[in-house]
Amino acid sequence: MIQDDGGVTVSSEQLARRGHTTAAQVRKDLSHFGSFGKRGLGYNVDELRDRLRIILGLDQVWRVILVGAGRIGSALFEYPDFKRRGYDCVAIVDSDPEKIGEKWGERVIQPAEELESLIEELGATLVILAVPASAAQSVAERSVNAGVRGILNFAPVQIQVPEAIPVENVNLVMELEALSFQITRALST
Amino acid sequence: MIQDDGGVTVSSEQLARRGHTTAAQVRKDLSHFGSFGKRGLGYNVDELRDRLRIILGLDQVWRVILVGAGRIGSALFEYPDFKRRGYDCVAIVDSDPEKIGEKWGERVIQPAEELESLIEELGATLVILAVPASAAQSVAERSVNAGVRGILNFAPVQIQVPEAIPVENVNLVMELEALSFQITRALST
DNA sequence: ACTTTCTTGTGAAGTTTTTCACAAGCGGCT
DNA sequence: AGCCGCTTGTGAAAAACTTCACAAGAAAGT
Repeated sequence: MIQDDGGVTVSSEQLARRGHTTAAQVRKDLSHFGSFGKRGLGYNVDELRDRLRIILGLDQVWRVILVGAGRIGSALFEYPDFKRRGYDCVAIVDSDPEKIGEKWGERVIQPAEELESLIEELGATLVILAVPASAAQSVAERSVNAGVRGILNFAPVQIQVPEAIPVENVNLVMELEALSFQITRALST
Repeated sequence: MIQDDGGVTVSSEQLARRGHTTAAQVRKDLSHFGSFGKRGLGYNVDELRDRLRIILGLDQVWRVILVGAGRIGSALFEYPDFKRRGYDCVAIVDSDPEKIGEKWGERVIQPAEELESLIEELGATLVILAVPASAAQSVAERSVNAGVRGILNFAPVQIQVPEAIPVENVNLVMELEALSFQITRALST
């Protein structure tokens, strides 16, 4: 676990326990991106971290636009890990005239009509949709047309975008429903 | 799509398009819980909804305790769909003495030490962890010991609980990393 | 140098999930 | 009634994923 060169290592077994999976699984996954473990020793933690950063595309800053300055938007914006992990919120937009002009930290909330021009001018790659379900599809389409590459969707609706644009959905109610389903199933078996 | 008895139906094909999956998949999934479609016609929407409610265990109210009255907790608490979909937040607890006693709607924030007794007294089945990563494991263990059946975890850490207790993780940064991974991979292929 | 103890990387085997494909059933039309 | 256009439910085939198992390499002790 401690190499004589001072490097700390970790085995697939240890990673598996932490990640709630199996050692074989960890090795298969990692080997898919090259072989950087040492037999009899494990993986050098520093090297592993660096490699994963590159594999995950975290060796760059992602410019993000937050659409929707409600409670969810605010919770995200204040989330300390957000900036630290390489995500830079380059703009906030909202459709509520009351909110436009309001300052969140360094950022001023901008009108929703500016979405496309902001994406283009600021070179934003990701959009966070923290808007009501009714607005989500249209904002998604506008964002994709303006050149966004991925969408994090908090609206409780399935949005339709081209195959090539990845969408991650975060939906509180669906997560709760997944729990209630699992609990209910466990009871009836 | 419209039956002569007034019932509206939907085909596996239509469901698939909306749900971003395939018709065969929809039929397999549904047939797993019995066969309630009509050949040549599809699924009766009302019946489908009722069946799904039962399958998902939504034909009851789930009593939920919110642990952590920070920004995420507040965003969840105010989420309109929360109560409407059958989740009743029966208590809010926090460890910050400043917050204890504060009122959110009808609920008064209670001290974290009360967690176990609240779970037992109120018969809570689910716990939402909206606490810092450092506190998550301990709160999870206490909740499970007090009889909670499932956990929705917003803390950016993998919590360890008995196999029988389902855990759903919601982690903003991981969702963003999933996006950045997909975008990065798409570029290198 | 040899042995022991670890641990990786990976084919092969095993398992699960997804897709295919089609008989069988339903409703409407003639 | 008979035919036609649809759509389900489901075995069987295919694909994807996971686990097994082990040769080969690495360090540490003797």
